[in-house]
Amino acid sequence: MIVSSKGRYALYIMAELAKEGGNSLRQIALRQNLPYKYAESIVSLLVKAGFVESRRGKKGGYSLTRRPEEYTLSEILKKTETSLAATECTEGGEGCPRAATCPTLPVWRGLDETVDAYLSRYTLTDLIK
Amino acid sequence: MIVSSKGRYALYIMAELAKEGGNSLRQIALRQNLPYKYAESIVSLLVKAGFVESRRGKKGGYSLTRRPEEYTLSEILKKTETSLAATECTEGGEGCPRAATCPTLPVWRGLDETVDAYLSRYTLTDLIK
DNA sequence: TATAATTCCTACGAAAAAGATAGGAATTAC
DNA sequence: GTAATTCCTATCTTTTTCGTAGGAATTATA
Repeated sequence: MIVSSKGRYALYIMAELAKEGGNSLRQIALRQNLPYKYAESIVSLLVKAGFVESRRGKKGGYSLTRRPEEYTLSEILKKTETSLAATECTEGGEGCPRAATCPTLPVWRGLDETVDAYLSRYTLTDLIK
Repeated sequence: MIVSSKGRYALYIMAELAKEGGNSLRQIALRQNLPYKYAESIVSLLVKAGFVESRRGKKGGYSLTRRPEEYTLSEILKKTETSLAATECTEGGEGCPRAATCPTLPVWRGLDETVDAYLSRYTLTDLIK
């Protein structure tokens, strides 16, 4: 699974915010039929990433910090998914002992690039028209 | 994660078989440093898929049923991974209630196609040269 | 000033998937 | 008969996914 529910819900939330209207998370979760508390944890990632800004208190809510066409799906998913890497081999960190000679490693790197290129071709506006 | 250790190990095993030589799984697991019992469960998938044939008993082992250039990585991974689908949305089965109007569904279908096309460009011979 | 609606924060929990391990039966070369 | 192999079924551990729970802090407004 490349994209889990966390990333998919993030896109639903971002798309709702792109539409303007009642932007309290409660309303968004109701409209999109998302578990509210789960949605809260996801939107906090979006705030931390700087994709969204919040206004607290009554009449508070969330809003985008850029225009919808300025968000690619790739960057949203990168900040919300645990990992978009094709394999463990291309996640940063450990550094496989086979790396120097492994014949599959270049394949995985190429796959990562292919997925990223594909997801970079779509923006939020593609989700709201 | 698109490709888990199960699929990666399957490729290592297939690549070893493509090389000719001592083709008992014990030897392959040793050479590739794979957990032997786990490798057994993987090779059984390869046999069931018809990619590999087995000879039992002493001096037994496994061998490919086609030439290496006739296996794409895509088809090997499809038979060994639990799922190559980009999201739950494009795995067969349930049928999401949003499907008819969901703006992201076409994106996931396209992602599946992109990944499949990429993995179909490589064959076993790309792993052994 | 009280109230209601919101965001924010931390911790916990249940279910599924990933990544194996265990034990032994069946087959076959020598 | 023995050793090396494939084959079969069941079990187990760890990690990740997908949430839930409870409440504190903030703010508009009546």
